Amino acid sequence: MPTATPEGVSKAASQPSGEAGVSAKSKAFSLGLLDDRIGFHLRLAQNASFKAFKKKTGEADLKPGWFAVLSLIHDNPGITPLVLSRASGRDKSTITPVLRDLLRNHLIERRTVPADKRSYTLSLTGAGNARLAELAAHAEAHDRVLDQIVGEGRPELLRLLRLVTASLD
Amino acid sequence: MPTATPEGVSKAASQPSGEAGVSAKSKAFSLGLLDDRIGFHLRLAQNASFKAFKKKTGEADLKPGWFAVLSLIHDNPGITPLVLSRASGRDKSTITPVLRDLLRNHLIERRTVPADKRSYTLSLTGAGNARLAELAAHAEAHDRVLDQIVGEGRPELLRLLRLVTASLD
DNA sequence: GCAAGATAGTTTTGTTTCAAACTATCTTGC
DNA sequence: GCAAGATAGTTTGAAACAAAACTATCTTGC
Repeated sequence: MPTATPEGVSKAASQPSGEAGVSAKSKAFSLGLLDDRIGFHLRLAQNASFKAFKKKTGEADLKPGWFAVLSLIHDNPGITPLVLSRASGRDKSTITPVLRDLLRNHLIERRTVPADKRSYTLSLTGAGNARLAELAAHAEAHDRVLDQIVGEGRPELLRLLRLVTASLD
Repeated sequence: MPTATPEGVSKAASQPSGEAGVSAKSKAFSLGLLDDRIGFHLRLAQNASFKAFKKKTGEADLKPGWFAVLSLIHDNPGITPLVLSRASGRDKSTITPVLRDLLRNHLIERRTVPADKRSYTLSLTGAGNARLAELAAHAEAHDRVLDQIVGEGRPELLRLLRLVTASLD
């Protein structure tokens, strides 16, 4: 029998708790047990952050998924798709369609590697650099908003997030 | 002209930096500009956390997506689908198939509301409580792993994540 | 009370993602 | 060298999700 038996836990639903008191949104519910879970709040925060970023880039007709890839190619010219997938934290199979998109728009270039015919290296074109600058401006504006929200806590937040990522394989 | 011009930024790719020094994984790349972005690390951490949780529940043939919904219904008996979607941070349209699944498995019950024929209230069945207990055990084990990773930083991390979620609408 | 708009839930469509299967190439053991 | 296994990239299948369109009901203004 597991340690956690929801039946045995007091309802905790009497008053909507766990409110940070910042947003003006009144909530007609209690997060209950969930309110104490790092995993759950990680998802909520990531979700909120991504949605805000997507809204900003969407207005400028830019794909948010392009940003990380373009940025990583910029900072690692000659990177290969597999390394790129690991750097961006996504499965390698999801990189293929992104690269196809970027190639079709002439934002990146492929170069074959004589030493390994299975792979190829990537670099940004002039247009790719320009597009990255555009996206980077949005990303920076977005991160400034986040900075303002977390304030002094920024270094600690970054430290903890990096720690979680690095520790979970 | 945007403030951020990638061309004007020093490569920063000389040495793979931004390593938390915990994982044994050697990385052959630099995160570059991305390494300083809260949004990016939020995504990496959430992704790593969810993947670990999914692996645990997957072994026991449990759907990770069910957990938040069952938990919220448990702590808010009589909650409606729309409120449930807001509480779990997902679009209302994504709740429908989850509830259909849970209903088919007799884990939850619907009850019509005389005051509003469009809506209905939700509550857990006995089997639902049992299944929740099972999932909660996995979630707790997962959060204990996260606790061990973040250590003393746990309250601050939770505070900052809640702050981000609450502030971004 | 009735038309106009708002709201709850569902359906549909499109995007994003992971994971497994597959092909082609590379590496290793012997 | 050559077979056996590893690895890089792609394709395919399935799951999860958001957003818009839709239906049914409710609320509001007058």
